[in-house]
Amino acid sequence: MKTSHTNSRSQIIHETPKPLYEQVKTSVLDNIQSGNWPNHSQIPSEHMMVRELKMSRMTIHRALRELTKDGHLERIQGVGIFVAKPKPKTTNLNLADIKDMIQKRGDLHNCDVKFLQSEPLDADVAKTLNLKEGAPVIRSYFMHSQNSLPGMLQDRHTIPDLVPGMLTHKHQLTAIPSTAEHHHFLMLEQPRPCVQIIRKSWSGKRFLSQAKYTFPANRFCFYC
Amino acid sequence: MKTSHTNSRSQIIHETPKPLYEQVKTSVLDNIQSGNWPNHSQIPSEHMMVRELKMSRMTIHRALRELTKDGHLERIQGVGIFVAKPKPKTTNLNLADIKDMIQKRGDLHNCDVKFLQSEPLDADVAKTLNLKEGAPVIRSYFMHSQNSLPGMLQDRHTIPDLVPGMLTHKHQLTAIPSTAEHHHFLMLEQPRPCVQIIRKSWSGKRFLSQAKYTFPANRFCFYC
DNA sequence: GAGTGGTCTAGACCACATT
DNA sequence: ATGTGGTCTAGACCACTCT
Repeated sequence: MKTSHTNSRSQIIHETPKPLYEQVKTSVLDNIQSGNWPNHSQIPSEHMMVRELKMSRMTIHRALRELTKDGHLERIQGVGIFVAKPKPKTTNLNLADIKDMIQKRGDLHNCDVKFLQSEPLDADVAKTLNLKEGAPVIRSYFMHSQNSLPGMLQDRHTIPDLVPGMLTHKHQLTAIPSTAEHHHFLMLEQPRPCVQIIRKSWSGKRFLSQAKYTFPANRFCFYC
Repeated sequence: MKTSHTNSRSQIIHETPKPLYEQVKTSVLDNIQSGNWPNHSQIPSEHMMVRELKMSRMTIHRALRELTKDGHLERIQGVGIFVAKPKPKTTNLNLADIKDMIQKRGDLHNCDVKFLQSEPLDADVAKTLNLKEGAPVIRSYFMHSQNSLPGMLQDRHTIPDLVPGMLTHKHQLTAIPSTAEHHHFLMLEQPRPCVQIIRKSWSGKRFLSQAKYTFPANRFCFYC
């Protein structure tokens, strides 16, 4: 590989400040936004785009990979690339260390185990995790307190399995109305809106656990 | 490039399911966590790692680029790569790119100006900002939509002043019950818990603006 | 077997910063 | 001038899915 790889596109790069992979990304987003590529539809394969756009596969691949990480596309090895779920909501925040928030609440931290038991997986969680309903899971229910005031409820479902390396997590943040359960465990005297963070953990493609963290808004506030 | 690129590492790949760039990532993270590479210190350059680890630069580059996006490293072109700043304080979320969230909602974004006027600063905002009540401020009220469905309400108070450089922001995230105003502007048919982000902006010690962003939880979800 | 995405290589040119 | 990161190429092999 001694010959130069420079070609006419090098000049295009210079004329347009945006890198090629960024141009590919916006092009793909345009196709999605305009409805040209409908939701859940399959989009041209990487090799196809390589031929069509006359770019290197690494360039195409990077563009599509980043769009996937941002939730716009879904890639299935051996099958193809699809426009991601109907974007019901979405806007990605970079909550890099939610882990710290959850663990490191060290100062005045107190933790009560409300219950900890093996139980069959309920239909709701089973569906969201694409697992069999009724499979045995470990359900743990913790109440975290600060100054003896309940501040966070943790409801976790864990698949009882050996844990290999390289965990990955997905977080989802929303607001919910408080439920009777919250009123009881968090000692709420009246309904309160709560911030809820759902954290799903995976080891490779194997689901490991889901945890719901619930914070009553009147007792908690997140500073960024 | 007719010769095969297969080398001994191909077998390593087979033996260890983890891709090379993932191995590099964990290796780098190990060095950071162990204190081997202290905060703000410069780490070996990409070319150095290429030589040391005998991998392609693209592989090294991908690992470091992803670590940068995740906030573990900081890269400066022409200078080098550095261990990123120490972790934020407990209970602080790192909403690094709330700005992006607010601006970048480019996909299907639409913005209606509900009103935009100068008005005297009300007591509530004045107190939280330590400003004089009744001072003239510009009040703007925007409704941001996706697919013609209202998804975010923005209520901003801006001090009418020249804007020098070096903006700083503070964000605060909580959950609130919806108000009659929300029902009207966001076209909510029933009370919904909402995620609310309050963003305060300063120029040095001079307050510039406060904006409240309100998202009905049933239409919005934050993925992290 | 054909097609797909996942990864990797060994180069290359560029913009940028420091010396 | 040297070294750095940012991008890009033109191939390659692999694991996977589908027919």
